[in-house]
Amino acid sequence: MKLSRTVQRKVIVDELRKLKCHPTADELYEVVRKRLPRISLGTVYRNLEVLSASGEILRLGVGKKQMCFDGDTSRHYHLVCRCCGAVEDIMPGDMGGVEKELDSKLAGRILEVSVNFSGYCEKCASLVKRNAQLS
Amino acid sequence: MKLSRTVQRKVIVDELRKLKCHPTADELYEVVRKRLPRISLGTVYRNLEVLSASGEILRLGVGKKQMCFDGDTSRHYHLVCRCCGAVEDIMPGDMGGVEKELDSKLAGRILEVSVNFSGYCEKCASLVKRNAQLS
DNA sequence: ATTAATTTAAGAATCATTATCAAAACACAG
DNA sequence: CTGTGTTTTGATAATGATTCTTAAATTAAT
Repeated sequence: MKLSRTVQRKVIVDELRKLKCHPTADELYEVVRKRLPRISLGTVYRNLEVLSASGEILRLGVGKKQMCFDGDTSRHYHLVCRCCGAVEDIMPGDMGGVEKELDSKLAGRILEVSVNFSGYCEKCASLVKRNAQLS
Repeated sequence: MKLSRTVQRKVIVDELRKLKCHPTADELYEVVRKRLPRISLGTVYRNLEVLSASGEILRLGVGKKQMCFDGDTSRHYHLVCRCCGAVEDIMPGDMGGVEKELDSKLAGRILEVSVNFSGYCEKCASLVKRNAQLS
């Protein structure tokens, strides 16, 4: 699928870049509507989707629609795969001195149990690498 | 509101602790249903809510129902406030050598733009601290 | 300009989550 | 234990964010 350059798409990116906050789709919709009063909310959603897929903008959060839970409240982290959505545990031992530095830099404001990373799980990371070599 | 110890609540915690994955509410519902066939999905949701509020279990993700977006794709991080939901930028400069260490530990699998922390924003952190002193 | 592919607007549909409410389970004082 | 007030449950309805559908409009590539 080729990406066309439409007025709507351009305004959406443009307004999102201008904002210093991290708006939800409908918040951005309200902003964009000032320039394009006839744009629909669906168009905003559709474009945020393709734009984040292509890397032009960021989508924050775990990337899954559903919330998920963990019964293990001991100190550990999570890597949420951007590709397949898998949630992988990262144990403190895997992280060297990162924790101590985070603690000192953010002065205890980080909840020990809820640091979430987003990236690729091992399986998808190798898939991505393989695809990169092919193209 | 006092927390009663109900069979349902105990089984929910118990099964969640036994699972090594990070289930969604309905996935956990299916597991719990094997022990309590008459439990309702609403009960699972309600309990996951109060249990994560009391710290007995973890709720993964940004904690907001809505997805949010960022037009700035430069390398930076986000702190999502567990208390008010505010999303705060954390710039690489604020983090000392943390990034380099993360890069080496996770071998480039972390997407540079999407590391999300969860904790308290400055405002809520001071509120929490104040409340702690009062009690 | 012609034509094929993509995108749009509007609204309907989906589906995760939350709210409602009467009945059941629980806590606790006596 | 037993009554009484509180909390929780199950069933279901309601909500609300997101996705889907469709015909018409726009865009890209001849």
